[in-house]
Amino acid sequence: MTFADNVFKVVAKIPRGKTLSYKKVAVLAGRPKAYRAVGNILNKNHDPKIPCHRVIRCNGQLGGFNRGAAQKKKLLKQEKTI
DNA sequence: CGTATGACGTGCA
DNA sequence: GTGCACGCCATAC
Repeated sequence: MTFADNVFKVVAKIPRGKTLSYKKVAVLAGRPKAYRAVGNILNKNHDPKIPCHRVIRCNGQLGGFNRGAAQKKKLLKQEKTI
């Protein structure tokens, strides 16, 4: 179980309509100061099973997954309407 | 093994 | 509220 695995696990556990900040994910993953690595890992592991679009900045703004997940914003809205 | 990078966060001006 | 700089961690090369 590596930090990356923990991150994926935590992100995958994010319920629909809910969003977590990179820091929060890092905390849940067990490395409160590794929010940097969280984004790095997710970026290199753009796994479709990982709702990275649910991981946002602590500012409430979307992260850099805009690479092709900009459409996910609509997904978030849809999930919000659960 | 060491260096560089990155989808961040916080502090200060 | 905005902009700049620093610090932190894990991964990739």
